[in-house]
Amino acid sequence: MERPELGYLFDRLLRAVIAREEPILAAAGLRMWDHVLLTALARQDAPTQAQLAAETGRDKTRLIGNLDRLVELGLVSRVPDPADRRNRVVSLTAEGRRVLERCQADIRAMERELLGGLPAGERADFERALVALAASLD
Amino acid sequence: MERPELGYLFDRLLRAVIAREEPILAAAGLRMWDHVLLTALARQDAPTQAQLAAETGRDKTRLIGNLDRLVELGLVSRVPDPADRRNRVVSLTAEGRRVLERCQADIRAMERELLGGLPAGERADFERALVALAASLD
DNA sequence: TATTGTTATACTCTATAACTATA
DNA sequence: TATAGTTATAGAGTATAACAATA
Repeated sequence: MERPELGYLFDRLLRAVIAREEPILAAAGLRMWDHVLLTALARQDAPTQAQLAAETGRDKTRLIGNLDRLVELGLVSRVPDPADRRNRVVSLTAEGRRVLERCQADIRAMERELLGGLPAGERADFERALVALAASLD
Repeated sequence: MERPELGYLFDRLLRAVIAREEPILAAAGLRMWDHVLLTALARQDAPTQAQLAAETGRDKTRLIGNLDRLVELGLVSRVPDPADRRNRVVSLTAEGRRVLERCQADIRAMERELLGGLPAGERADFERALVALAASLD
């Protein structure tokens, strides 16, 4: 019994996640890329925009508009590095962290429901395998 | 211990699959959408282009250029339905089926290697969970 | 009139290259 | 000169609406 190709399966699952996640983010005034950036910045400040772009896989030129908006919303600060004023240090504001954490809580709930399609016993195994597989790509 | 979000994990895995699959398809002169269409047509002929578009998630207007090219390559036939000449029946040619099956064999090999990152015992469970989860979305 | 396939248009996202400011 | 950030331009992919043929 042949299963569908991985590309088909991952594509369907990713689309399902995105479809459920976008309304959550929209309720906070965010789009997907905003969420990616906030999540990366929650781990640590970005010493340069180029590094933030590399970390998140965002094009460095498209990053700019996102940051403009996030700064406008008061979720992110972008200040020149005194040591080298070509660089701009990007970091979360307290409000940015609050908004992110609220979104993350809603996303966790959404994910629990999505994975509810799996028998309870298999869910933890599946999640572990998913993380291991993603880690094996590096 | 928190795991990354599902969106992040599925995105990484899908990109990894695409990166490994595109060279395989390119070697056969195909792009990703061509492969999606050939795969759908391998299951059964499409009685109308609109139905093929709906099945594959392709926009019906963008489908046209793909079919033009696949017909040009001799992989697909597109003939008016005598019963209702508004419709065009789309089906695989023998050559189309040959090309598809060669790609599928290479893709299976690529997938085995990709999933090799998982301990052997967990792989079958992971694949089953993946299929079950995708099926639960309908 | 309604539907299939097609074409044309505009909109979004992305990639490339030029520009500025700092070093 | 080299690098970080920015801006401008063009390209690919997509969605929307109008059009032609058939029913």
